[in-house]
Amino acid sequence: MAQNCRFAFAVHVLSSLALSEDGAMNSEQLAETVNTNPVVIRRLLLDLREANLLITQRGPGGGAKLACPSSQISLAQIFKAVSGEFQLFGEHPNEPAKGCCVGRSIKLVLEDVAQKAARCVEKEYAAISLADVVHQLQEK
Amino acid sequence: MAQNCRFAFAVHVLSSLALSEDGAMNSEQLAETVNTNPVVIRRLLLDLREANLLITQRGPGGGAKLACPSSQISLAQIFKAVSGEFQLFGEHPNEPAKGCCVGRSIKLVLEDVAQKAARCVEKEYAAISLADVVHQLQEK
DNA sequence: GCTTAGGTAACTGAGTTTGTTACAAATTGA
DNA sequence: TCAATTTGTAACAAACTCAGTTACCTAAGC
Repeated sequence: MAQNCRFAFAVHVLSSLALSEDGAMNSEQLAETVNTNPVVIRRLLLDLREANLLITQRGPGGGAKLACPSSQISLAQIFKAVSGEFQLFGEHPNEPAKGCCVGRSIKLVLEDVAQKAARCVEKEYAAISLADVVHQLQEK
Repeated sequence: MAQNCRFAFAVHVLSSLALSEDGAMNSEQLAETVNTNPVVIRRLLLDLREANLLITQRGPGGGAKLACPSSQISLAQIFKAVSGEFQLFGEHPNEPAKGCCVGRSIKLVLEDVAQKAARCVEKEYAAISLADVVHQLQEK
Protein backbone atom coordinates (compact mmCIF):
# COMPACT_ATOMS: atom_id res chain seq x y z
CA MET A 1 0.00 0.00 0.00
CA ALA A 2 0.81 3.49 -0.20
CA GLN A 3 2.40 4.74 2.94
CA ASN A 4 2.68 8.12 1.35
CA CYS A 5 0.60 11.01 2.55
CA ARG A 6 -1.06 11.97 -0.73
CA PHE A 7 -4.45 10.76 0.42
CA ALA A 8 -4.18 12.73 3.64
CA PHE A 9 -3.17 15.84 1.71
CA ALA A 10 -5.95 15.33 -0.82
CA VAL A 11 -8.66 15.08 1.82
CA HIS A 12 -7.24 18.17 3.47
CA VAL A 13 -7.22 20.12 0.22
CA LEU A 14 -10.70 19.09 -0.82
CA SER A 15 -12.07 19.87 2.64
CA SER A 16 -10.51 23.30 2.50
CA LEU A 17 -12.10 23.93 -0.87
CA ALA A 18 -15.48 22.74 0.38
CA LEU A 19 -15.28 25.15 3.30
CA SER A 20 -13.78 28.16 1.52
CA GLU A 21 -15.93 31.21 1.10
CA ASP A 22 -16.23 31.43 -2.66
CA GLY A 23 -15.32 27.78 -3.19
CA ALA A 24 -11.98 28.53 -4.82
CA MET A 25 -8.39 28.64 -3.52
CA ASN A 26 -5.06 28.79 -5.29
CA SER A 27 -2.14 26.43 -4.76
CA GLU A 28 -0.30 28.87 -2.55
CA GLN A 29 -3.21 29.25 -0.15
CA LEU A 30 -3.76 25.51 -0.10
CA ALA A 31 -0.06 24.87 0.49
CA GLU A 32 -0.21 27.19 3.46
CA THR A 33 -3.06 25.38 5.18
CA VAL A 34 -1.47 21.98 4.53
CA ASN A 35 1.95 23.37 5.43
CA THR A 36 3.79 22.19 2.36
CA ASN A 37 5.06 23.45 -0.98
CA PRO A 38 2.72 24.81 -3.69
CA VAL A 39 4.20 22.41 -6.24
CA VAL A 40 3.27 19.45 -4.07
CA ILE A 41 -0.28 20.77 -4.06
CA ARG A 42 -0.33 21.35 -7.81
CA ARG A 43 0.78 17.78 -8.47
CA LEU A 44 -2.08 16.63 -6.29
CA LEU A 45 -4.56 18.93 -8.02
CA LEU A 46 -3.65 17.41 -11.36
CA ASP A 47 -4.63 13.93 -10.19
CA LEU A 48 -7.82 15.18 -8.58
CA ARG A 49 -8.74 17.04 -11.74
CA GLU A 50 -8.03 13.94 -13.81
CA ALA A 51 -10.58 12.13 -11.66
CA ASN A 52 -13.10 14.90 -12.27
CA LEU A 53 -13.19 15.85 -8.61
CA LEU A 54 -12.21 19.46 -9.13
CA ILE A 55 -11.61 22.15 -11.73
CA THR A 56 -8.45 24.23 -12.07
CA GLN A 57 -8.16 27.65 -13.58
CA ARG A 58 -4.98 29.43 -14.68
CA GLY A 59 -4.21 33.08 -14.61
CA PRO A 60 -5.12 35.90 -12.25
CA GLY A 61 -7.93 34.92 -9.91
CA GLY A 62 -7.37 31.31 -10.83
CA GLY A 63 -7.05 28.30 -8.55
CA ALA A 64 -9.06 25.19 -7.87
CA LYS A 65 -12.65 24.50 -6.93
CA LEU A 66 -14.77 21.39 -6.47
CA ALA A 67 -16.30 19.98 -9.63
CA CYS A 68 -19.39 18.81 -7.77
CA PRO A 69 -21.06 19.04 -4.35
CA SER A 70 -19.03 17.50 -1.54
CA SER A 71 -21.82 15.03 -0.86
CA GLN A 72 -21.15 13.49 -4.26
CA ILE A 73 -17.44 12.87 -3.67
CA SER A 74 -16.51 9.69 -1.80
CA LEU A 75 -13.27 8.87 -0.02
CA ALA A 76 -12.93 5.90 -2.35
CA GLN A 77 -12.85 8.25 -5.34
CA ILE A 78 -10.27 10.45 -3.66
CA PHE A 79 -8.10 7.51 -2.71
CA LYS A 80 -8.08 6.08 -6.20
CA ALA A 81 -7.42 9.46 -7.73
CA VAL A 82 -4.21 10.07 -5.80
CA SER A 83 -2.96 6.63 -4.71
CA GLY A 84 -4.13 4.27 -7.43
CA GLU A 85 -5.61 0.97 -6.39
CA PHE A 86 -5.96 -0.08 -2.78
CA GLN A 87 -2.94 -2.15 -1.88
CA LEU A 88 -2.38 -3.37 1.63
CA PHE A 89 0.96 -5.11 1.22
CA GLY A 90 3.82 -5.35 -1.25
CA GLU A 91 3.91 -8.11 -3.81
CA HIS A 92 6.20 -11.07 -3.70
CA PRO A 93 9.08 -9.48 -5.63
CA ASN A 94 11.03 -12.62 -6.46
CA GLU A 95 10.24 -15.54 -8.66
CA PRO A 96 9.65 -18.24 -6.07
CA ALA A 97 11.06 -21.72 -6.62
CA LYS A 98 9.00 -23.57 -9.20
CA GLY A 99 9.85 -26.92 -7.72
CA CYS A 100 7.69 -26.86 -4.65
CA CYS A 101 3.94 -26.50 -4.78
CA VAL A 102 4.07 -23.34 -2.66
CA GLY A 103 6.31 -21.44 -5.04
CA ARG A 104 4.16 -22.43 -7.98
CA SER A 105 0.94 -20.82 -6.76
CA ILE A 106 1.72 -18.49 -3.88
CA LYS A 107 1.43 -15.37 -6.01
CA LEU A 108 -2.03 -16.28 -7.22
CA VAL A 109 -3.27 -16.98 -3.72
CA LEU A 110 -1.79 -13.76 -2.36
CA GLU A 111 -3.35 -11.80 -5.18
CA ASP A 112 -6.67 -13.22 -4.13
CA VAL A 113 -6.04 -12.26 -0.53
CA ALA A 114 -5.06 -8.75 -1.53
CA GLN A 115 -8.21 -8.32 -3.59
CA LYS A 116 -10.36 -9.28 -0.65
CA ALA A 117 -8.82 -6.51 1.43
CA ALA A 118 -9.12 -4.04 -1.42
CA ARG A 119 -12.79 -4.72 -2.01
CA CYS A 120 -13.50 -4.49 1.68
CA VAL A 121 -11.81 -1.12 2.09
CA GLU A 122 -13.25 0.25 -1.10
CA LYS A 123 -16.75 -0.57 0.07
CA GLU A 124 -16.05 1.14 3.39
CA TYR A 125 -14.64 4.27 1.79
CA ALA A 126 -17.30 4.46 -0.89
CA ALA A 127 -19.77 4.99 1.93
CA ILE A 128 -17.97 8.04 3.35
CA SER A 129 -18.42 11.32 1.48
CA LEU A 130 -16.35 14.45 1.57
CA ALA A 131 -19.42 16.11 3.06
CA ASP A 132 -19.26 13.64 5.95
CA VAL A 133 -15.63 14.56 6.55
CA VAL A 134 -16.38 18.27 6.42
CA HIS A 135 -19.22 17.77 8.86
CA GLN A 136 -16.90 15.98 11.28
CA LEU A 137 -14.34 18.73 10.91
CA GLN A 138 -16.89 21.33 11.91
CA GLU A 139 -17.99 19.31 14.93
CA LYS A 140 -14.50 18.89 16.37
CA MET B 1 0.81 0.86 4.83
CA ALA B 2 3.47 -1.40 4.31
CA GLN B 3 4.48 -1.65 0.72
CA ASN B 4 7.13 -4.10 1.78
CA CYS B 5 6.88 -7.77 0.99
CA ARG B 6 7.31 -9.17 4.47
CA PHE B 7 3.72 -10.35 4.65
CA ALA B 8 4.04 -12.14 1.32
CA PHE B 9 7.27 -13.77 2.46
CA ALA B 10 5.77 -14.73 5.80
CA VAL B 11 2.77 -16.45 4.24
CA HIS B 12 5.12 -18.26 1.88
CA VAL B 13 7.38 -19.41 4.71
CA LEU B 14 4.53 -20.56 6.95
CA SER B 15 2.87 -22.40 4.09
CA SER B 16 6.12 -24.18 3.31
CA LEU B 17 6.45 -25.22 6.93
CA ALA B 18 2.86 -26.44 7.01
CA LEU B 19 3.48 -28.57 3.94
CA SER B 20 6.97 -29.86 4.80
CA GLU B 21 7.35 -33.52 5.59
CA ASP B 22 8.50 -33.41 9.20
CA GLY B 23 7.17 -29.92 9.79
CA ALA B 24 10.58 -28.32 10.12
CA MET B 25 12.84 -26.41 7.71
CA ASN B 26 15.94 -24.32 8.25
CA SER B 27 16.50 -20.78 7.04
CA GLU B 28 18.56 -21.90 4.09
CA GLN B 29 15.89 -24.22 2.77
CA LEU B 30 13.23 -21.58 3.29
CA ALA B 31 15.36 -18.94 1.58
CA GLU B 32 15.67 -21.22 -1.41
CA THR B 33 11.93 -21.68 -1.88
CA VAL B 34 11.27 -17.97 -1.41
CA ASN B 35 14.31 -17.13 -3.53
CA THR B 36 15.95 -14.71 -1.14
CA ASN B 37 18.73 -14.59 1.43
CA PRO B 38 18.73 -16.73 4.59
CA VAL B 39 19.21 -13.66 6.77
CA VAL B 40 16.05 -12.12 5.36
CA ILE B 41 14.22 -15.28 6.36
CA ARG B 42 15.75 -15.33 9.83
CA ARG B 43 14.66 -11.77 10.48
CA LEU B 44 11.17 -12.81 9.51
CA LEU B 45 11.29 -15.90 11.70
CA LEU B 46 12.15 -13.76 14.71
CA ASP B 47 8.96 -11.73 14.30
CA LEU B 48 6.85 -14.81 13.71
CA ARG B 49 8.34 -16.45 16.77
CA GLU B 50 7.67 -13.32 18.81
CA ALA B 51 4.02 -13.68 17.83
CA ASN B 52 4.03 -17.32 18.94
CA LEU B 53 3.33 -18.55 15.44
CA LEU B 54 6.40 -20.75 15.22
CA ILE B 55 9.31 -22.20 17.17
CA THR B 56 12.96 -21.92 16.22
CA GLN B 57 15.76 -24.24 17.18
CA ARG B 58 19.51 -23.60 16.94
CA GLY B 59 22.25 -26.04 16.22
CA PRO B 60 22.51 -29.11 14.01
CA GLY B 61 19.11 -30.31 12.88
CA GLY B 62 17.63 -27.01 13.96
CA GLY B 63 15.30 -24.72 12.02
CA ALA B 64 11.73 -23.57 12.38
CA LYS B 65 8.39 -25.28 12.75
CA LEU B 66 4.82 -24.13 13.35
CA ALA B 67 3.88 -23.55 16.97
CA CYS B 68 0.31 -24.71 16.36
CA PRO B 69 -1.89 -26.25 13.67
CA SER B 70 -2.27 -24.16 10.54
CA SER B 71 -6.01 -23.96 11.09
CA GLN B 72 -5.33 -21.95 14.23
CA ILE B 73 -3.17 -19.30 12.51
CA SER B 74 -5.01 -16.44 10.80
CA LEU B 75 -3.72 -14.06 8.16
CA ALA B 76 -4.49 -11.24 10.57
CA GLN B 77 -2.04 -12.70 13.09
CA ILE B 78 0.61 -13.11 10.41
CA PHE B 79 0.12 -9.60 9.14
CA LYS B 80 0.41 -8.03 12.56
CA ALA B 81 3.43 -10.14 13.39
CA VAL B 82 5.50 -8.91 10.47
CA SER B 83 4.00 -5.58 9.43
CA GLY B 84 2.60 -4.12 12.62
CA GLU B 85 -0.82 -2.54 12.54
CA PHE B 86 -2.97 -2.41 9.43
CA GLN B 87 -2.33 0.95 7.82
CA LEU B 88 -3.73 1.84 4.48
CA PHE B 89 -2.26 5.28 3.94
CA GLY B 90 0.47 7.49 5.36
CA GLU B 91 -0.23 10.03 8.05
CA HIS B 92 -0.36 13.74 7.53
CA PRO B 93 3.34 14.41 8.24
CA ASN B 94 3.19 18.16 8.74
CA GLU B 95 1.61 20.25 11.41
CA PRO B 96 -1.31 21.76 9.48
CA ALA B 97 -2.16 25.42 9.90
CA LYS B 98 -3.92 25.97 13.20
CA GLY B 99 -5.78 28.98 11.91
CA CYS B 100 -8.34 27.27 9.73
CA CYS B 101 -10.83 24.76 11.04
CA VAL B 102 -9.56 22.09 8.66
CA GLY B 103 -6.01 22.17 9.93
CA ARG B 104 -7.19 22.02 13.50
CA SER B 105 -8.99 18.69 13.22
CA ILE B 106 -7.97 16.99 9.99
CA LYS B 107 -5.63 14.59 11.73
CA LEU B 108 -8.29 13.37 14.11
CA VAL B 109 -10.76 12.79 11.31
CA LEU B 110 -8.21 10.97 9.17
CA GLU B 111 -7.26 8.80 12.11
CA ASP B 112 -10.89 7.84 12.38
CA VAL B 113 -11.05 7.04 8.70
CA ALA B 114 -7.88 4.96 8.90
CA GLN B 115 -9.23 2.98 11.83
CA LYS B 116 -12.37 2.13 9.91
CA ALA B 117 -10.30 0.64 7.10
CA ALA B 118 -8.04 -1.17 9.53
CA ARG B 119 -10.89 -2.79 11.41
CA CYS B 120 -12.52 -3.83 8.18
CA VAL B 121 -9.39 -5.49 6.81
CA GLU B 122 -8.52 -7.07 10.11
CA LYS B 123 -11.93 -8.68 10.29
CA GLU B 124 -11.51 -10.00 6.75
CA TYR B 125 -8.07 -11.43 7.43
CA ALA B 126 -9.02 -12.88 10.79
CA ALA B 127 -11.43 -15.09 8.90
CA ILE B 128 -8.76 -16.60 6.65
CA SER B 129 -6.51 -19.25 8.18
CA LEU B 130 -3.15 -20.52 7.07
CA ALA B 131 -4.90 -23.84 6.49
CA ASP B 132 -7.21 -22.12 4.00
CA VAL B 133 -4.20 -20.75 2.15
CA VAL B 134 -2.49 -24.13 2.10
CA HIS B 135 -5.66 -25.70 0.81
CA GLN B 136 -5.84 -23.18 -2.02
CA LEU B 137 -2.19 -23.78 -2.83
CA GLN B 138 -2.83 -27.48 -3.22
CA GLU B 139 -5.82 -26.90 -5.45
CA LYS B 140 -4.04 -24.61 -7.90
C1' DG C 1 1.88 43.24 -22.99
C1' DC C 2 2.25 42.86 -18.14
C1' DT C 3 0.94 40.24 -14.24
C1' DT C 4 -0.78 36.21 -12.08
C1' DA C 5 -1.22 31.43 -11.36
C1' DG C 6 -1.22 26.62 -12.93
C1' DG C 7 1.78 22.93 -15.57
C1' DT C 8 6.03 20.56 -15.67
C1' DA C 9 10.79 19.07 -15.52
C1' DA C 10 14.86 18.25 -12.87
C1' DC C 11 17.12 17.61 -8.84
C1' DT C 12 18.02 16.95 -3.64
C1' DG C 13 17.87 14.83 0.92
C1' DA C 14 15.79 11.77 3.93
C1' DG C 15 13.97 7.57 4.80
C1' DT C 16 12.82 2.68 3.78
C1' DT C 17 13.76 -1.85 2.19
C1' DT C 18 16.01 -5.92 0.49
C1' DG C 19 20.09 -8.09 0.11
C1' DT C 20 24.80 -9.26 1.71
C1' DT C 21 28.87 -10.21 4.59
C1' DA C 22 30.65 -11.32 8.84
C1' DC C 23 30.68 -12.99 13.21
C1' DA C 24 28.84 -14.27 17.90
C1' DA C 25 25.99 -17.56 20.52
C1' DA C 26 23.81 -21.77 21.19
C1' DT C 27 23.09 -26.64 20.37
C1' DT C 28 24.11 -31.28 18.94
C1' DG C 29 26.81 -35.34 18.59
C1' DA C 30 31.10 -37.69 18.41
C1' DT D 1 35.90 -31.31 25.12
C1' DC D 2 35.81 -30.28 20.33
C1' DA D 3 33.97 -29.69 15.81
C1' DA D 4 30.12 -28.83 13.00
C1' DT D 5 25.77 -26.75 12.35
C1' DT D 6 22.30 -23.32 12.62
C1' DT D 7 20.08 -19.32 14.57
C1' DG D 8 20.79 -14.43 16.26
C1' DT D 9 22.53 -9.99 15.17
C1' DA D 10 25.15 -6.08 13.67
C1' DA D 11 26.75 -3.35 9.96
C1' DC D 12 26.67 -1.86 5.54
C1' DA D 13 25.43 -1.33 0.37
C1' DA D 14 22.35 -0.51 -3.53
C1' DA D 15 17.95 0.55 -5.13
C1' DC D 16 13.84 2.78 -4.55
C1' DT D 17 10.29 6.06 -2.90
C1' DC D 18 8.81 10.35 -1.49
C1' DA D 19 8.32 15.21 -0.09
C1' DG D 20 10.33 19.26 -0.93
C1' DT D 21 12.53 22.77 -3.83
C1' DT D 22 14.04 25.65 -7.80
C1' DA D 23 13.33 27.12 -12.23
C1' DC D 24 10.97 27.95 -16.20
C1' DC D 25 7.11 27.40 -19.56
C1' DT D 26 2.19 28.19 -20.64
C1' DA D 27 -2.28 30.07 -20.29
C1' DA D 28 -5.55 33.59 -18.77
C1' DG D 29 -7.13 38.09 -17.26
C1' DC D 30 -6.83 43.06 -17.06
